[in-house]
Amino acid sequence: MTKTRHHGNRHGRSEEARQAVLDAADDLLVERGFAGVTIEGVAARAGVAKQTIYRWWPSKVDILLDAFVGDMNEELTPPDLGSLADDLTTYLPMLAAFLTETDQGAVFRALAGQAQHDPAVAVRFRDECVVPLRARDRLLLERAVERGELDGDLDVEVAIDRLLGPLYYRVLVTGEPITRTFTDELVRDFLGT
Amino acid sequence: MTKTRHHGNRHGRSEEARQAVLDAADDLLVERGFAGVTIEGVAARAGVAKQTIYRWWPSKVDILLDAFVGDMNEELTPPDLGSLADDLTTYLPMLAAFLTETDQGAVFRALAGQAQHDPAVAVRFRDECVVPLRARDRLLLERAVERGELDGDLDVEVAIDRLLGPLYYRVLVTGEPITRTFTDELVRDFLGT
Amino acid sequence: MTKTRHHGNRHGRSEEARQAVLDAADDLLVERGFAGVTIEGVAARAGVAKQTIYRWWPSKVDILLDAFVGDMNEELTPPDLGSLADDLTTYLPMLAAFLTETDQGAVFRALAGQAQHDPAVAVRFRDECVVPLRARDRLLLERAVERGELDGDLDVEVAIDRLLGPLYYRVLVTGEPITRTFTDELVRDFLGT
Amino acid sequence: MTKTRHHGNRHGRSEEARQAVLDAADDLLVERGFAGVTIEGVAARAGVAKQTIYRWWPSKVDILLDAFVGDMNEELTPPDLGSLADDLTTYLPMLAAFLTETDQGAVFRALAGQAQHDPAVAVRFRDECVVPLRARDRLLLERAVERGELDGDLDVEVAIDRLLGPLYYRVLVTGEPITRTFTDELVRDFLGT
DNA sequence: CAATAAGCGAGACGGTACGTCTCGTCTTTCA
DNA sequence: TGAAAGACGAGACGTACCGTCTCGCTTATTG
Repeated sequence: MTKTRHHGNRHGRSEEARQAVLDAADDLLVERGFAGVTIEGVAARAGVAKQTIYRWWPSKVDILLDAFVGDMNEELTPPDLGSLADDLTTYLPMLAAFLTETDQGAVFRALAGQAQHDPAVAVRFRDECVVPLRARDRLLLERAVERGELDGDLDVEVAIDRLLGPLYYRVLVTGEPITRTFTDELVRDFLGT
Repeated sequence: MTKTRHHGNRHGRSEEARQAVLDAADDLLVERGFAGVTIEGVAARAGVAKQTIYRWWPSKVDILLDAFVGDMNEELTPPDLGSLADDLTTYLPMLAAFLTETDQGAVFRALAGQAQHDPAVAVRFRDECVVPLRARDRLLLERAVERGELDGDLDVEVAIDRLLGPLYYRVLVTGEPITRTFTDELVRDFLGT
Repeated sequence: MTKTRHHGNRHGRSEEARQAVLDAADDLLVERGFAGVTIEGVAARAGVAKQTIYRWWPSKVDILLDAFVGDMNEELTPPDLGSLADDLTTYLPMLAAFLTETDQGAVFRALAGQAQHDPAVAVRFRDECVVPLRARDRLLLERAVERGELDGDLDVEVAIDRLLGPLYYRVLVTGEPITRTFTDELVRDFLGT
Repeated sequence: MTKTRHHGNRHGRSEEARQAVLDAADDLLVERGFAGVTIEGVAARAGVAKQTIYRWWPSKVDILLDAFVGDMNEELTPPDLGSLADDLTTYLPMLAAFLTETDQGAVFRALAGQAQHDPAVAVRFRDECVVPLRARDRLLLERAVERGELDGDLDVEVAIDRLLGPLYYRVLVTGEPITRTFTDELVRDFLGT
């Protein structure tokens, strides 16, 4: 059965339109930056009516959140190499590359930026972007606790802040490149070796 | 001397208008957020013509940069208590309060946000906001080097990243409150005690 | 026979839906004016799907034409009092009241208005509204011809224009109220007495 | 002094923009009908920003009223041939041609149409279009009264209705062409000869 | 001590994008 | 197979700001 393109029906939205909007928003963000993502532009690029966008997303931020959440899982799988040192040594450069070099990372940074301007965005940004990312971070540390590599009394949340804070700081504030040397030092420092 | 409000003159700008614009921009940012800072709004609030703003500032970001730089010095003086441990234990909460609770901090966060959206803003943000702030951080560490409390080979820039990165991460990303416990642990960890 | 409301069947259109649409259009026209008659509004008011309207009427004008034609016969029956003078003296105020005070008249005026904007509407308006109304006018005059009260050579169409033109002019152009004095004068003038 | 094109200044509006809007509205009305006159279309055609239109005209009807009033005087000057019979015999075909064949007439008919849909438009239409046109009509009759060709007791307003009503009726309702024969008969009938 | 020229408040201008509204089409499901 | 439901592409609506411009006033030098 060749699924023909449909233009709306009784039971729910057009998945085709949804995906076209998410892709268009993503593309525009990467090509022209956050200000270049306009509802009109997304609609035109996606070949979709503005109203279709407004029907499903309250604002362009919601589109980007949707776009980010959709693809995040595929792009950043934390390693499981058997030792915390190896895992972190591998994972931190991966995370840095994800944040600075991928389209997903561009969306993350745009949302982080918008979160500074709008408290409501900040809430959604944390719930839908930061929390899932930290879940990956936590996974690594919790495996190490199970293996006995870390003290069971460790406050994992604080540990994540201390381990990854410097990395995010460079990404979002100084713009300094994140070298292997830098991440290795962070790991060494964290492990206390 | 009853200085009557003047409407321009041959040589040089009106300091009165300049200050009114900076104040209005600051107020609007705090009251209504970054999107609420419009040139028209600032002009109206400052009792100034739009053209007067455009004559001196290329964009609203430049106004905010101007406003931030002008008052920063007054608000955040690093302590000099004789020992690095004391200095840092005092300074980190000061910095956290500056970033999260003052109008200056609101401007910093707004500019950090906008820096994510616009590379040109990012450059100016780093040069005019981040660099001066880091100069304060560096001052503390360099004094400690002079006192022999820190190794002379220390890469101060990286040290700042590791010491303050977690703090900025909480401010800009997780929104988690920065407690005294948290800063004390950062200091303890940094000093390796 | 408990005729349940049906939602489509294989035996032709729903008369119930048809009447609901015509009534809703009429009501909306009277309540909110021509611009207030939207297909969506009519559908909602009639409890009918938009598509059901589009299936049977090409545009809202067609709905109004349908509504007008349907009820016209009941509202304006020309008198037959035995003399042209009496007939006209009675008929002109009736016609004026029909045009200015009844829902049917409101529909007529709306269609007349729309006829000014759209030549296609103009054609249908004349065929379906003006011609039937003039048939009533003509009836009176032709009866008078048969009775010998009017010259058989009279161009009846032109006569109608001259007799009723001033009345329509007031209705559609000046908005001046049509008094008994005015219609009586028109009749007197027409009869040349 | 060659008046340079200006883009707004302290002392009021751009006459250039005003005229461009009126012309564009007029052109669009003639080319595409009333529904084809959209604010966006007028703005695009006139090379003007939408806001410039909204600044000066509340609605498209106001633009058309403005356009009609501006040019009316040039297009329809009642004759003064010395006798009422000659004046009317000349004037009625002129008026008919004005209403049915000129761009001004198209605007008049469009406004008359819209007046049927909107009472507020009706008021303005009468004040700004009908009254000035009737002033021309009245002029002819009042000159005849002065010359003693008409009874001084004549109710001029009613006389105009009776003389011109049939003409407007054909223009707005039946669409029947207005021949010289028809106007001559109207004049003859009116003069009672 | 006038003439001059720059800065100023004011605000109209050509634009872009906003978020809303209604249009007329299309698809699905039910009776 | 007609009707209800409602998503869809399309496009005009009226608003908010953008950044540019012109204007006439004010004021501090300059000739």
